[in-house]
Amino acid sequence: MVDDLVAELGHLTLGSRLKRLGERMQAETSQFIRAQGAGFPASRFPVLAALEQGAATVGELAEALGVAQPGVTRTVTSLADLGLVEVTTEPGDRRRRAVALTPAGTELVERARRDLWPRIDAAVAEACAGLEGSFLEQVGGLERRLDDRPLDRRAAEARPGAEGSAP
Amino acid sequence: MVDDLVAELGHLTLGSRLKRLGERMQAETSQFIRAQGAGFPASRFPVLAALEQGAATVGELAEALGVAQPGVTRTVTSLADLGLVEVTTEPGDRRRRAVALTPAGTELVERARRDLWPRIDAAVAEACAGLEGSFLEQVGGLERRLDDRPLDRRAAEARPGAEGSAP
DNA sequence: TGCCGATATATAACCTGTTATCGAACTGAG
DNA sequence: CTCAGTTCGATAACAGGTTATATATCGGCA
Repeated sequence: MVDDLVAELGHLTLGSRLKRLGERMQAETSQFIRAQGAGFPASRFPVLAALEQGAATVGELAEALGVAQPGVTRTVTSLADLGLVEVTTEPGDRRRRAVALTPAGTELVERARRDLWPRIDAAVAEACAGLEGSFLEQVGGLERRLDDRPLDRRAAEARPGAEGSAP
Repeated sequence: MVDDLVAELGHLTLGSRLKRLGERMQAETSQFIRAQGAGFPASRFPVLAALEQGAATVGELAEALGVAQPGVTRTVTSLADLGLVEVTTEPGDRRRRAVALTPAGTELVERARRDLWPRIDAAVAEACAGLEGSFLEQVGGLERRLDDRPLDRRAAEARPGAEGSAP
């Protein structure tokens, strides 16, 4: 039996490979933020980040984040259960639901922006830095780097500001 | 509201972005092979390709394909239901289950290798060809190219042999 | 005014990956 | 020989994405 058949199949299985790689990065990031005390996975953050710029409807969030609407509905429901966002029916158009950060949500986003995101950004940037070759080769390179040191370890050890005092 | 917040967040959301991109590529590939008459999604092919080199156990397949064992179990069950593989308990070690292509499975793999895979490989290779810049930029570039012409269209129009008479 | 198509969201079901756990079968130490 | 530990695979439950569909509301037009 071959070592890594999927890699060997090249472009044919790139989709599956990217999906796995993305899942792995999400999991490692969630691992890190859980270790930092947050009680929810990393996938919630994009919605929170979007809302920091002001309230938005479900559809607007889906558009801004580039995901399908049911995904946003699910995330928003979960964040509302945690008390981080508040959902209100818009008075003008009662089909629309406006989503806004609660004070607790705002506080959490501010803290994340200050303490968490820079480290995660730096960790991912570090893992991607200086990858070379074709796209396929860069994907392989990224996989190997994560094998070597996963994102949660990189984030824990990161000195943010070195690279990414990003969003 | 911003256009594409996830892209703007940079490395912070790369995991989610890769996952989405991979899912999209799988879906477009499945779209193409369904149009070509196959009755199952693209995600089954790696297992079939692996089995072309001979029978293997569930664990060996998981190892060779780099996926978790329950995923292989599920795919194998589905392929067995379709009559493409046959699963037998190994006489020596009755924990192990040997998976092998049936004649129908062999025939299908041979046809796919001849008619389908080269076109898919060529389509993906074409979409990835000449991407430039950092990994993040290449991901963005690939997303834009698929927006422009999805894989199923590329595969349908592909002249295999041009680039990829691959595995 | 009343109805009809369009739009916003919710819900359901599916896909394909994951981890955790369990039962069955093997293996080696005593 | 027996029993404890290990390994194999199946199963269950979860994650986060999707599509398809249902429901409610809006807006325009006869």
